[in-house]
Amino acid sequence: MDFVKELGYLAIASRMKRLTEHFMRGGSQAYKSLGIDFEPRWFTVFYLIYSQDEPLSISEIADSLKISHPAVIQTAQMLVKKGLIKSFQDSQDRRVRRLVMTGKGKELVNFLIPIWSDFETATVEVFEKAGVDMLGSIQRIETCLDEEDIGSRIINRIKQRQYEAVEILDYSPEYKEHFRKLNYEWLDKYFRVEELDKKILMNPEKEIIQKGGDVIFARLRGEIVGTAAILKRDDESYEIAKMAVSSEAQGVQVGRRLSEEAIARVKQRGAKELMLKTDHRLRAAVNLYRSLGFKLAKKEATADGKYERDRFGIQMKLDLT
Amino acid sequence: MDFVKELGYLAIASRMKRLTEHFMRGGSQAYKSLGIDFEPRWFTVFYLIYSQDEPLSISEIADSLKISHPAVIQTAQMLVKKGLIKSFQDSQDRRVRRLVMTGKGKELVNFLIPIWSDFETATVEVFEKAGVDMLGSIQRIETCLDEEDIGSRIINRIKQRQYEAVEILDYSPEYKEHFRKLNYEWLDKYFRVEELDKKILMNPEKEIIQKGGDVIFARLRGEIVGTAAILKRDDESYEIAKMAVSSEAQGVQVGRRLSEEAIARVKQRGAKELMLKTDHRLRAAVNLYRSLGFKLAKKEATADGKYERDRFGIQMKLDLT
DNA sequence: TATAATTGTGTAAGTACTTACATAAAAGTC
DNA sequence: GACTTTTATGTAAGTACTTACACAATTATA
Repeated sequence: MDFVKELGYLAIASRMKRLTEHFMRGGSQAYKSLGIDFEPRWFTVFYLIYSQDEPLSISEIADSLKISHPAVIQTAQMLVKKGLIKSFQDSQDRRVRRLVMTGKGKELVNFLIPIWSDFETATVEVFEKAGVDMLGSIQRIETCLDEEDIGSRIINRIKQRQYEAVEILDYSPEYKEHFRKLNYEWLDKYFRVEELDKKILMNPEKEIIQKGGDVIFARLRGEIVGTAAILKRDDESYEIAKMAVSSEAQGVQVGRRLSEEAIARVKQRGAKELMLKTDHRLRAAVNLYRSLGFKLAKKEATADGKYERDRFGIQMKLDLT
Repeated sequence: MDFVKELGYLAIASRMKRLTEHFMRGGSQAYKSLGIDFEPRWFTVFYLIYSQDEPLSISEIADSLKISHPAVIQTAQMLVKKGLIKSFQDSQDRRVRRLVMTGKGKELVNFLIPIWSDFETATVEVFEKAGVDMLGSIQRIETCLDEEDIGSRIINRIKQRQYEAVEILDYSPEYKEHFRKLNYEWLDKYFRVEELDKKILMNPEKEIIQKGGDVIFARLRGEIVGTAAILKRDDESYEIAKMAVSSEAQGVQVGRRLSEEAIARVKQRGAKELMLKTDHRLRAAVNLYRSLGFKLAKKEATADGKYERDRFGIQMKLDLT
């Protein structure tokens, strides 16, 4: 029974790791059977030092092999201990230490060259028998991953899925209490509920919708978890305000979904610009707005009065023209 | 500059390792971006425990994942520390400890299942874009390696090359001194040169060839490094004797090449059996003869007299019929 | 039914990496 | 020319494995 095999692509990395371990172990066995005190893991560092005409520094080796410099230092230490390489201080730059082959090292390379060729032939034989163009495959995979690494590919997929799980609802009196509660929760956490807040949050119909604005809600798996208001400033200018996402639904794209919906709605109404007020300390929010195209704007008074928290806040603006 | 890339198949294992590291790191990043305290390396153990109905023991997990049992113990320790699994002593067998999910663990699995699906989809996407059937490729490579692992493939190639580097030479008076010297060296090392040895080694023409036997030599890169005598016992029976390989050329298939040549020559002369005398302590030699088909034989007197060292020696026989 | 062999787990030590931090030298900048 | 920044190396600690060994419980065997 082989569970890693059963898991297919879910555990493909583990399976690839197992395979590379098999190759490393095989190399190690081969050296041992010949009575040679050498390990496959030293090969890249050792052979790079050998193949270069000029003595290489630690960091040059690390860069060429795309490994960390402590890894090079540690391998080099081992190779020095085995008498295969030695190091000397660079004459120009007293920080750098250059690595070169010793006589014993060169002798070993000459002895190993035909053996390395056997390593290569045996490896190629396996891939050929399996009908796998491993070199080409890895090359193409690396090219793909150069475009976008697997980490951000996964993260983007997760975000996409989260985004799609959010439903946008139009204003309806039955959600009125959610509008108030979500905003109170948020204000209590970061600022305080001011009189102007109370007035608006208690009467969204009168204070927002009847003034040409809008209120929207976000539903996630049946629960209302976020809300946002669109305030009309004039025919060409709107403001996003009273955006609140419940603490349990932070970081699952609810804010993004609400903001994009707000942008879409004001665009449809022929707005030329959309602005909002926030705070430097709300990093996640500012990053979200920036990623949507909002730019930091010079502070100006808003259409609907003044809040105490605005004194230290910032304003951002999205140009819709 | 990427030296590992430049090396092609010589460093394919390093390159595959780098790729799997990229995948592991990507997974780790994804968990971190979601604020989940979980590592891709725990996945196989964790998911195996989850997916099995019956609680699994340490060694069952190790077997299923084809990793060492301490690896399982260490991962399990971590998972216990994180509160995701717990262990209890088996009621039947007091040696075994069984691992099961905790409530927290099950909760995490439910949360992670859609995320793992994103992992899988992102991975498959990369392979598809690269046009690589990675699962099939690895499967076929593993099948190949099940037949013969990469270690023995490499070792066999090396031996084959060494074997082919050995040249067999017919007897010629100019090599007579090599016959003596190689055998003296060998006898001095393991036994002592007896009177009968001296007689034969000084006069191979008279003592071996004129009696219907043969003497052959092995040349490696221009140097005579080995020799063997074929003694005629009767028309159907021959003996390999006075086989010696210089200490510098041990383990490079010279003995095998000489033995195979001897077998071929006596076969051609219509021999029904070929025997030889050796010693249990000469492990490498005994293994070589065994691999060529020689079987341990009941001790009997030989055609050409007695040596002191025979008292504790063994005899082996190859049936040529 | 003793005794030997096998099995399951645990521990220690080693390896080959990593990240994080420290420090000295060099290079850039005002 | 005095600073800040960058670069090169080194060190420490952590991780995820491995092999080797120890030991107790179980199973096989004489």
